[in-house]
Amino acid sequence: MSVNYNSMKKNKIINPFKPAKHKHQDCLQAAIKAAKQHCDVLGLRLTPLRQRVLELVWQSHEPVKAYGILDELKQGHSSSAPPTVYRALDFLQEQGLVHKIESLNAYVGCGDPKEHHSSQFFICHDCGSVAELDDADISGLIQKKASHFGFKIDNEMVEIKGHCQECRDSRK
Amino acid sequence: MSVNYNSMKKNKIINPFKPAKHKHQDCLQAAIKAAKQHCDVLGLRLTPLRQRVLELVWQSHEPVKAYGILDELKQGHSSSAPPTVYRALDFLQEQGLVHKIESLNAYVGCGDPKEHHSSQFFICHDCGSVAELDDADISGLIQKKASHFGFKIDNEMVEIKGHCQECRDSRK
DNA sequence: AACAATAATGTTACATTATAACATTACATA
DNA sequence: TATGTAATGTTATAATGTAACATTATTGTT
Repeated sequence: MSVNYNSMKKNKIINPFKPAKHKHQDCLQAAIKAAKQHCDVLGLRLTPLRQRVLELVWQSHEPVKAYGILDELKQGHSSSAPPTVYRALDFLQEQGLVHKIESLNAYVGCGDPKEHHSSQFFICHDCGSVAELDDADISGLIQKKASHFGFKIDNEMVEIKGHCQECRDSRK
Repeated sequence: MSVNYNSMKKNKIINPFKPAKHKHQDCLQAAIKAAKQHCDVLGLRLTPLRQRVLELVWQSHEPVKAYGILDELKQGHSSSAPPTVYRALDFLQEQGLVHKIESLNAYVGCGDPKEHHSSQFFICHDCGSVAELDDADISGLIQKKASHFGFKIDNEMVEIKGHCQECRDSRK
């Protein structure tokens, strides 16, 4: 019996649900640090503007709207306009530092920019928080199913809505 | 060894990729017929406006934009405005006759309104066509993974972009 | 240091997608 | 036929996103 080594990919928890009370300052700092390092290594410029937008995206684990970012950005940077935000978000998305949640038209930070990975998002209807997986089983199964009808995948979007453990517990 | 009968759900192809040349009139007619029957059974009103919007969504297997529908609707129904279209789409979506592709802000017809089902959409970047599965394996795996961290799913959005068999063949 | 080329940001305008709110008309049924 | 409800009409505006061109900052080269 053979083992398919190609399929021996890891299932990762990119970003788990965090307790309502956690030291979020640490999440933010870790994200900025990772972003700086990522850009450093690749010779990319995490300009003050881009960093500020990234910080605003990371103000919580809830997806943030572009125009929400714009409102906050304006407070310290009066020349901001929609393109200011969308360009920064484009850059951050290209670098895997931010993902767009298509079903919400909103953006979340990603703590693992180093490598391209699959993403599965779980969005809690109660607290609004998002968890992100890079689950090779899910991604692999979808690819397998696609291959059955000759479909070659470029990009997978998986956005799951429901209720996280903590919110379910607190409703009892 | 036990068998989990709960998981014995069927994997369905709700809407496969169709050959570029197929008798699309048949798809359209079947969809309208199914919609009429669906509404009949439930005592819902598939008004001329709603039926017309459904027909416009079914003009092809490519997702259609709301304002595209509006433009076409106006040609035979000059009083149409955005709410005209969005209301009809809301009704059709509630009945499972139409799905929204979130990543495209566009709408596709569904040939299987009878029961609520999971949906996995496969969108070809070349021809623009969409295929829809109701795959219990994918849906089940996602639910299983979610249960590992206590997440209770309300709704799954799976939208896969890539290249369909026919388009891949014709590019060789 | 001066220059040119490129990247990033500023600025204005507008395109696209969607909804709120209230008026009117059509339909179901008592 | 009256009456309540559902559907549609109508106007206005909110929310999301992009095009196009000007200006400024940065990088790499003489």
